[in-house]
Amino acid sequence: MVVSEDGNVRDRLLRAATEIFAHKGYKDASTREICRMADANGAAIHYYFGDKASLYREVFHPPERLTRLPSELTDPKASLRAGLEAFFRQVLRPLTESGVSPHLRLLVIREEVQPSGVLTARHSERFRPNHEVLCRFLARHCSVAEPDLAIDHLAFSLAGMAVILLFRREAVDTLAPGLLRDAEAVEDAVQRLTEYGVALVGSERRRRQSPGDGKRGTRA
Amino acid sequence: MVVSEDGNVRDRLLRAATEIFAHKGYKDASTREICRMADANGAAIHYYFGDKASLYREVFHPPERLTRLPSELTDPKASLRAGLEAFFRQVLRPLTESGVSPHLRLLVIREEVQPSGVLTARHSERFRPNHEVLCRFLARHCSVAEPDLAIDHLAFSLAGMAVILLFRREAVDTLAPGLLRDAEAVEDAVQRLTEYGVALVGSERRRRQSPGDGKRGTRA
DNA sequence: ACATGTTTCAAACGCGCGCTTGAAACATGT
DNA sequence: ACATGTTTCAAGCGCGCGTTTGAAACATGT
Repeated sequence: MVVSEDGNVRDRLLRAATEIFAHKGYKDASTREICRMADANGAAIHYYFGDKASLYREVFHPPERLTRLPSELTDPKASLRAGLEAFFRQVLRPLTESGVSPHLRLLVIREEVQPSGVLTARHSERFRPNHEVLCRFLARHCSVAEPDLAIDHLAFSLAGMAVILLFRREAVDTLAPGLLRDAEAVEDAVQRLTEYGVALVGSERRRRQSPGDGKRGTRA
Repeated sequence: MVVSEDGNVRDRLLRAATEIFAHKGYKDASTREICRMADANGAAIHYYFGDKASLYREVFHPPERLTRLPSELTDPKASLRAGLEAFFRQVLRPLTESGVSPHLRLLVIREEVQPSGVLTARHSERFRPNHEVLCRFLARHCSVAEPDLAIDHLAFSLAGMAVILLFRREAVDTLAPGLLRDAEAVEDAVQRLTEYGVALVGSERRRRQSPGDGKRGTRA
């Protein structure tokens, strides 16, 4: 697959890098492979960006809407179900769409769960609050004032259910071929995940209301 | 950390390789690093095992009890809660214990969700049925005769909740320090995961009993 | 046409990787 | 003491990686 033909070398490099970084991660991606896909000479990365890390940082300039969680999570009027459905649909979107922005979405998620270590603090700040947004959303729907360790864990559980489909695609396709076959199947998965998420939050809510539970696990 | 001092070179290499392969995966582990930890010469791997892949295959000889899911999952008399609790406790065990066998457990789980590609079919067969065991357990407790795509998805969701704690430890410790602080905290996590798992299965069970749901998603 | 600045290119550098080599060090049996 | 087989070692091989280089190709303004 070559993304050449249109655009200048710099843009082609950015597009190819986005796709390859997103699918392989920073370390496993090779500059030679990126140049091959962009139909560019190896020295072009040095000429336009300086080095591999700078290219990565340049790629990692997603428009704000790609780094922020869906508005349903911050809207106090949104229902639990609506928030979770929007969350899972956004996370799984790279599985169905193609083009640059889905790759960028994938890259953002990958950076969040598997930091490359080459981003600047300025960059990192963009997605660090996402965990907090999700936690506050969950706390609100658990009738909890301040997120604690259990809410953190709840957030990781929701994320874990989603990212195993994104980043363990090979294992998923081997053990359950068809689970992510087409857009329709992915939408089914989103619906199931939403249902599961509602059940998880309901469980946590119930766990807190049940008496005789030592209040262990405050944050930090 | 050096594991030398006791045991011959071969054993020290096996121990060091187990630990490093488990924590970094096959590709990211380097034979030089393994030899350094084992206090052995680089040529020792070739002398005792032949090459890196053969060393990995030699390491991947976990006793049967480490590759098989806990007996509660196959026992028809075991409750849903007991099965899930045993499952999560086994998966999270490498987070608290230290020594060779927890590393081996971690390696087995890693191989299952992120196949190295260097195992023989003989080796792979050992853990491939695990997904099926989990699915049959879940199907039983959903009152479903044969696992289908939704049961597959349920299994991945349970696995996802667990493995994000295992293999994204850095992100977890950054965003929620203390969640896996000590054995007590991990046991709390096991209890929460069990509760979440029960809720997930309950949700799937309910989803199936509700009417007017086109029977989409048969396996294969 | 010429000079100037920009972009592209083949070639190679240093590095760490998995792996190999041939000899030195060691152990063992007679 | 000697010969034989086993284990260890420093050195280096080829390879792919990220990166650098200096010049060729191209575009542009006068």
